[in-house]
Amino acid sequence: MSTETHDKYRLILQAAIEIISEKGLYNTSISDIVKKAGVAQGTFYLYFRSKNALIPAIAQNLISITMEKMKENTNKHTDFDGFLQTFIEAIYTITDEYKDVIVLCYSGLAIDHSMEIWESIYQPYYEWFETELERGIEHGEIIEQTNMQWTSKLIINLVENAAERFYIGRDQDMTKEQSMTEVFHFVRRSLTAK
Amino acid sequence: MSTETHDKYRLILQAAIEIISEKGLYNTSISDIVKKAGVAQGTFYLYFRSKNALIPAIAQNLISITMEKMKENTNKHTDFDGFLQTFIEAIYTITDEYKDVIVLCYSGLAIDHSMEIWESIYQPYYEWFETELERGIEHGEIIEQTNMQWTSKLIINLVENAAERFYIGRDQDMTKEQSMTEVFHFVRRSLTAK
Amino acid sequence: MSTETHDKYRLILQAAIEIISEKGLYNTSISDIVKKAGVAQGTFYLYFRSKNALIPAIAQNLISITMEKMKENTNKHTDFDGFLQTFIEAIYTITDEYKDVIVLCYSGLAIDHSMEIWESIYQPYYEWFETELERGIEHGEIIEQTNMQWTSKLIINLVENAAERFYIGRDQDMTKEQSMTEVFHFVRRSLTAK
Amino acid sequence: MSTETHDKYRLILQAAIEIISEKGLYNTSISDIVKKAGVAQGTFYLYFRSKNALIPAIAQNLISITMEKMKENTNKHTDFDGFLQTFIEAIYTITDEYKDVIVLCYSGLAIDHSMEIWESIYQPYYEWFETELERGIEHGEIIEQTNMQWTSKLIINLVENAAERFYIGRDQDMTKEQSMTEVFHFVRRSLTAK
DNA sequence: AATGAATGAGTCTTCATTCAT
DNA sequence: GATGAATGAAGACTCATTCAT
Repeated sequence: MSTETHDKYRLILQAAIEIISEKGLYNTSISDIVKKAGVAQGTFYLYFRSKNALIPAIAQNLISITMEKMKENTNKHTDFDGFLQTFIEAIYTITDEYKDVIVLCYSGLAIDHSMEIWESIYQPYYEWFETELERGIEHGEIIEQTNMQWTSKLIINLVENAAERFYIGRDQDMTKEQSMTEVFHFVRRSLTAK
Repeated sequence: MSTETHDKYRLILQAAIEIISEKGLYNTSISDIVKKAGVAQGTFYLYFRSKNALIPAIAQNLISITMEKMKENTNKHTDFDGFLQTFIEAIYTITDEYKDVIVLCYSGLAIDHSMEIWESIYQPYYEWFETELERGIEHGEIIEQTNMQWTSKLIINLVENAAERFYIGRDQDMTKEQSMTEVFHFVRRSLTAK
Repeated sequence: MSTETHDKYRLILQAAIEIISEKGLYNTSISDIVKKAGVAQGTFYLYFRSKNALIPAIAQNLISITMEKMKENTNKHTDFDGFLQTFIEAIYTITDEYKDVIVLCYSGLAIDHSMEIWESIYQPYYEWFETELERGIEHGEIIEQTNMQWTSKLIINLVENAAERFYIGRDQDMTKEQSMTEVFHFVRRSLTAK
Repeated sequence: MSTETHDKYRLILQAAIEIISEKGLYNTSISDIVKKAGVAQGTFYLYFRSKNALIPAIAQNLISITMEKMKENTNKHTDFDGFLQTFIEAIYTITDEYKDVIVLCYSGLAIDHSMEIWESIYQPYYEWFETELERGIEHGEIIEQTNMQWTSKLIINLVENAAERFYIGRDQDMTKEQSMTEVFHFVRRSLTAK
């Protein structure tokens, strides 16, 4: 049955995320994963071509979760400042919760020299942010940008970096709030200055 | 004599950088490295505790090269705008040249969950940039910042990200010059806006 | 099917006993064993956790064989003297046949500091001898002993030692028969004297 | 200087005994030994042909110590009973103190299939015991034996076994005193019965 | 005699993947 | 679709030994 089938896929993916997050990609064996998922060794290969094929699936999963949370949190704001603040807050929260998965995606994709996959998975995310930027421009809250998509990417990366530096790089000589405020002002100044 | 000794270390490190850059950390065997370095298998372990111990050494090496090039290129400028432009240009150039090494550092450190090592290696780099920022403030070219070091980190990461997206993420729907110009203005606006 | 499965275990164990007996534990590689057993390298690890895990299995096997032969040979005797003579004869025969396995068990267990495993494997053997001793006492052939089990252990070890000295230590300035006779009388005197 | 020279030999031997006793022969590297001895790697090979060449030296050393202690303790006795009691006591004490060295000798010699070396090292020990036995016979304390040397070996092995079972095999369901008493009576009965 | 850097052969063990049931 | 026993290639690492100084 298709539900049955999909169950095994999710079971394996979920187990993989949990174990790999904890132990890292190369310290995790297929055997670990199937044991946790409660399926047989061979079953893994019915759903994933290889061990490496897990990574894009995990990355995809992460972005899906991120976008879901993002839309949920930011849709109550009408002004750009409020949106930006909530956006930053959400990124910090997600980074905290999923730091291990984020790290595994970085390393997993880097290993294969397949960083460009990362970009393609991010695409809808960038587009969503671009729409929000455009709304800010229409409302006259921020200035016209030369290249909307590029600016979107820049800002998303900027905020993610700050959050990662805070949670993953353990660069915590500021509080979370101070760190977020700095990012907020940095971006805001850039978006509003003539 | 002491040169002899140091030679083996350099020989191995250089071979490691070249091969790992090309094939990735986990597709490279110690055997590959020592063969290229022209030393015996066991000699590797006289200089590195393990295969993973290579990564911090490689990262360190990368930062050293980066800072050297950076100082060399930027010291002819007296105004901040000129400095920033040269700085961005240098980052793009270095990223292009060392993209494989950069990727291997990311993935290598991520594998071990030792991203904080990255931060500690970056420390002198951050400090150098901070000094440049301060000079810009003294000259009245940019506005006072709440947290100098934090801003330094933010900007360095911002520029590196843009360059990495351009060269590693293959996000090349702009030219290199357009990309650099965007970054320049984004940063400049943020640093000069009241 | 279940025979199939058990076959691999037996195949590996048998090959291991033969090769290790001949070449010693540390001159034998897993590769040697699996080649002789006709299974794949990895298959070894499905049945034994490590190379060292072979030793207790081999020791167990040796004791099983020993007890089997022992019971077979001694059960025709009703008087203790006859039993003791046959017992000694059997030990000499087994020691001769399995001297290499005996040596490998000693050294193998000693390496791990796990000599106590040896004792636990011997337990049923000691108990069996104790029963025979008790029968001798009931029949009035030998005198009451303070500690039956302890005496059993002492005698078994005594006889084994003599046999090992004869076959392994190559201390052959007596014939096998003389050696056995000496042991017989030594033990008998001790068991019958008031 | 010859003292100098001999110093290094003793330094290495002593270090070897200590480390190998603790970690076992195959978990100890030459590197461990020379580090503890405070000499250079190459120096080891000036005094020992190979790693395995250590074992006979260690065994020899153990027997020397044993005989020394033995003579020291037993020479105050004139009757055989007193001698035997002291002998047993001494064996138990030495076994306790040197159990690790004993184990390493067993395993070390067994590995090479060179158990006969053990016998040759024991030779003077056997002879010394034989002399004591003869004295007992002259004094009419024990009966004439068919084969003096063989009986000596048997008894030494018997007592050592009991002690080893007590200290190494951890077969301690009797106290040390009970164990020793049993051995004493067992041997005494056998030596005095007609 | 003493050193210790260099060697490189040797081996255990892991693990992704296959395939007969 | 599901299983899991079997495979065997691959590789990190150890360590006894050598030798130029």
